[in-house]
Amino acid sequence: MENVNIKQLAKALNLSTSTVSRAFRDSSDISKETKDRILSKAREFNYQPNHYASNLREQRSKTIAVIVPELANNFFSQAIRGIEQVARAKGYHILIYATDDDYEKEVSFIRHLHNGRADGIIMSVSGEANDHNYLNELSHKRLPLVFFDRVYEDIVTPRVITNDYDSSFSATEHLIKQGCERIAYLVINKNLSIGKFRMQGYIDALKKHHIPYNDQLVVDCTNSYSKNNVILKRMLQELTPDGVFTSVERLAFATYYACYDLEISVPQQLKVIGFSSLEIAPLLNPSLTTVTQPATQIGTEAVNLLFRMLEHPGSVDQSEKIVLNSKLIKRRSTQKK
Amino acid sequence: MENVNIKQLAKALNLSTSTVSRAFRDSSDISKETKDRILSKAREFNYQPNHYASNLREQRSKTIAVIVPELANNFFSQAIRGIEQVARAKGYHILIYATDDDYEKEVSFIRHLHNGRADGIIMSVSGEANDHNYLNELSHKRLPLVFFDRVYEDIVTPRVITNDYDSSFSATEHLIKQGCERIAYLVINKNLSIGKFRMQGYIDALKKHHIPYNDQLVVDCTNSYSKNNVILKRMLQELTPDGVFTSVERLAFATYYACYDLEISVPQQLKVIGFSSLEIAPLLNPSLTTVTQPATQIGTEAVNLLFRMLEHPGSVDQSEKIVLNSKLIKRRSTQKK
DNA sequence: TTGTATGCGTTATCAA
DNA sequence: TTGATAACGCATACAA
Repeated sequence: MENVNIKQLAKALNLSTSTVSRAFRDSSDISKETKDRILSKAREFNYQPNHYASNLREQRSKTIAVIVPELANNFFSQAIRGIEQVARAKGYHILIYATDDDYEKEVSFIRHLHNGRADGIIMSVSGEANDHNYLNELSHKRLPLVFFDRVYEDIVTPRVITNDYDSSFSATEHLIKQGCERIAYLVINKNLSIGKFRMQGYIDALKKHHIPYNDQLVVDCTNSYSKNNVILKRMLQELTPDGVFTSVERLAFATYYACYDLEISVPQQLKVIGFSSLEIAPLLNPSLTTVTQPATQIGTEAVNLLFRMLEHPGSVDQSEKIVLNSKLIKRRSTQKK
Repeated sequence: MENVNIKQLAKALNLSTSTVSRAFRDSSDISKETKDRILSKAREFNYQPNHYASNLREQRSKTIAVIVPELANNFFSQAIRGIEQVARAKGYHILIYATDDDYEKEVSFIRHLHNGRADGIIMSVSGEANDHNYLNELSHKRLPLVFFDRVYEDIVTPRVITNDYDSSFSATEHLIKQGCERIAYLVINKNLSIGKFRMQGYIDALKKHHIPYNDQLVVDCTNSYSKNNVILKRMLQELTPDGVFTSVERLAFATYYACYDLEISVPQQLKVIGFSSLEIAPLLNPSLTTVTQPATQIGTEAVNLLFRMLEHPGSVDQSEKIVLNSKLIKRRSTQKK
């Protein structure tokens, strides 16, 4: 029973391949009777139309590529879950690619996707600031692309983001209201759009409350756990901030570890708030005040946007932008003494 | 520059399609000169060989399907990361499917993968105990399948698992040594193999230490956060265990939440240990003692096993079993008073 | 309603 | 070393 194809099925049924083919496509003219006969035989033979042949013929793959910087990350795995749910309901398949924040990989993935493997791409970009022009090749070829969360400002394509500036502003203001005056801002990539917007919210909140901006307190971190530990410990000791605002979940964890090491008590000596999609933030010691993005919803919005582009080309403006709101959830890590 | 195909490229070069095709395949006989000419022109045209045509022709897709019960889960996202890394290095693509622990979806995914979309499947099975015979269709058609972590005992196919029985035994013994005498075991699906093995380790450890087995202390939980909260609170109040061993990460979190609600102090009144891939277990309140599986490595072993099957059919015994060791990491949640 | 014939883009076989 | 041709499995235009 190897490799049943449409020909063998047709022969077994004494029908032509076109009739058999029709049975698997919805509306085509075919009598209910023969259709049932075909489908039942197909089940018996365990026949599945070969996807590659169909795709070649139809020039579309019913497949969406999802490119993210990393997989083992609460935000991205929740977003992917959202994408997967919607895509599956529509009968689409999901290809997953992780760039590890490596620009070269990102370019390579995108280039290779030009071969028809996917009908569209949903991407959260890698951190590196570089020449993004290769992306314009996409719009040339009309391979639809949707950005989510981490985007390139200089590429015009629909995107789903959150109100990063406002959230950052609120988060910083929250720290100030809790009595902080020396607030450090931890960032991984200042140049990336979310880095910039989130930082601007921080700066403006300081200004509003007449706290002088001190660029020493803006700390560049990395993706390496051990390097961050060194950086943060030195920062905490030398700059003695009374509040820390992290632009990325991982840096909140790094701050906790550093505080453990240095025996700095949170929130008494240092208050901590961070962007985070961690579902068990209430279980941390102390429970972590978070700016939480609607990660799953960001995924579903992104994939819905992509489907609109696929189903009604031209109906979606390339500059379309969906902005969702994050939530500031106050917990113990920013509690007043 | 829409849809450049091999024909157009060939015409532009005044060559035949076969020659052009050869330039993209490694070893074929072709002069270095023309090859270079072709490749440079291809770059200029931004030509990528259409994957669907190649796949149709070559009867393989260079694609691996990964089926997991859920995506937003530390264990699975780390395993997928491992799979992705290896697959990418080999030039393979990854299709992702989430079953949400729904057996119907699992069957449907598998059936549809019979159409050539993937060369092989890596799967962690859904929780439901049912007729798994549909899987045998796979071996009929020789679509290679590798199980990881959650497996069906009655299906013969290579698998990568961890030493669940031993880990459970050690975990339970650890609780006993810390002074526990009434140890609850929390499980989501007793019938699934990991449920069974992990439970047997628990039972045997009790026996070794002459603690009577009490089946009331084996608590069936669900995938629903709110239901678990009700179940666990009742259990904690009615059965007053002094130790809890959770077979799944989520249930350790649920136990923490229940203890917060009931103001039961961990580890003083109740010690908690659980299977978990949470990287920030040290940051929990209190830090959580875990049995940690080498999730990423499980992924890489599984995909390597699959590649062996793909590259040297017959070289892998269908009953091949790779067993990796989990680590028991002691933290505050099981500390003696 | 069903069948025939053609082509989707590629690669393998064979001939030149 | 290169070119012509057929075939992979399917879906559609057109004919019956």
